[in-house]
Amino acid sequence: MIRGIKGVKDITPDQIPKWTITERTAHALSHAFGFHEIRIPVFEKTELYVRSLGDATDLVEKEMYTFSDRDGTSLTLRPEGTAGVVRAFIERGLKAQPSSRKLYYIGPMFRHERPQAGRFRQFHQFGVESVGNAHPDADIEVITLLWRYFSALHLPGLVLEINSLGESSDRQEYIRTFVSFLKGKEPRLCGNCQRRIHTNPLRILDCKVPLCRETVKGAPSITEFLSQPCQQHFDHVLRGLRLLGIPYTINPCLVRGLDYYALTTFEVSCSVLGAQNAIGAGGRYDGLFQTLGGPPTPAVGFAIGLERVILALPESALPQPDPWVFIASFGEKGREAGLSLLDSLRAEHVKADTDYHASTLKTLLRSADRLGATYVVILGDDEVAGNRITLRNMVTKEQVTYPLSTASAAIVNQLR
RNA sequence: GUGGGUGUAGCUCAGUUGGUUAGAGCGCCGGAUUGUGGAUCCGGAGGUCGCGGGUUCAAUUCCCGUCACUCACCCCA
Repeated sequence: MIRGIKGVKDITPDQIPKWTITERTAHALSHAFGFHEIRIPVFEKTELYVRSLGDATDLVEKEMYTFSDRDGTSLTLRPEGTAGVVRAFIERGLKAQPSSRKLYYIGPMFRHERPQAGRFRQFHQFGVESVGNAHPDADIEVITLLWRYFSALHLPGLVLEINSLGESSDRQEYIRTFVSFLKGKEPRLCGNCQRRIHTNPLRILDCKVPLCRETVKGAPSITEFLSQPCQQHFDHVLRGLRLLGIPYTINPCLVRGLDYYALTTFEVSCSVLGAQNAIGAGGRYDGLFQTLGGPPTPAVGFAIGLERVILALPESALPQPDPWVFIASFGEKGREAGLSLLDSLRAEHVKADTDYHASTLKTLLRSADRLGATYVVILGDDEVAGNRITLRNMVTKEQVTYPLSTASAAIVNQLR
């Protein structure tokens, strides 16, 4: 037997209701907030991700699905969505279209990691990118959409953490101070962090190794290094969140794993998820456009892991399935009449189905019950002879009869 | 990449101190006389006991290896 790939899951029909509601809610709320869908390729030139994510990040160093095209070009399955959206934005001149500055996407991402609860090699993200607006109101809008999305799905145990990384000049000064603070303390850091001092010092801040947490305790906070405009930007965002009643916690150690972030960063975690509890995260990335050869363009966005949303999704978030009709037709004449009734209901886009295997009323009804039919049309030779059908409500067991000739219209009416 | 746990029916799991035809519940299929589902009762199908090797008269059981799944670390959504 050929098996599927490790960490790559099938989404079977029984799970589809959960996916449908999470995706529908993403589309509906994005539209409500004035965002427009964009569909970008699932693979790009490797260089795009290396340049935008940073070559010292774990994602680029060891988690990308990279392969050679026939001409030798290195290609990579997208590990996240922002880089591709920014590339498309620059390449397609979307700046010229006012309706294309607030974008969202839903689709699969690929990372070569060891799978565990809430982590897969192919997973799905819903993300938004608000491009071209440096005003903190844009940050507020994006965070609000993130929070309202989770609220709409009734996800339990959520915490929003927020931080400001400052502009790159602030950050560089902070990093210098932080690194000199760490000088001499190297033995009191984990091996990973000793390496990070040179590659990515900020990540030491949110290292979970107890030794590192202890060592970093007395370190200066990045908040003290924010320039006046950065501080105002951050304060404006926080004020907006309070105004909208969105609860947050400031976490000065919150550092994103990707290089392109600056200023506002945020992360929502969910307590019911287990070890991989980050369910959505994002921030501002004003420098990325230039990194990718575009004009200076401010932008802010987030990405949500849909598998994690679905893990946390309560049953109560699932909508009632649409009512539908099972056609229980039997006998030679009955089957014939059933066939055409089935077809006319379907032509009206009413869900109608039957079981060709069952041939007696008893087995037909049992089949209808197991399939969860709301109504059953009983249509045997007797009904055909009397030019009528019986419509049975499977919950109340009430039965009413309609003339066969107008049955389709009557049923359509009943279901709507 | 590192560590732990688990591999027996479609699913959830028993089990054998090594011994004949390996079990249960759920699910599935069928039946309980005439054209009315869910409950109950009865019956049925379905298993190379993950794979390979070793020890043994005999291995699903003990040993070794391997693969898969899973949880956790790292990191991330």
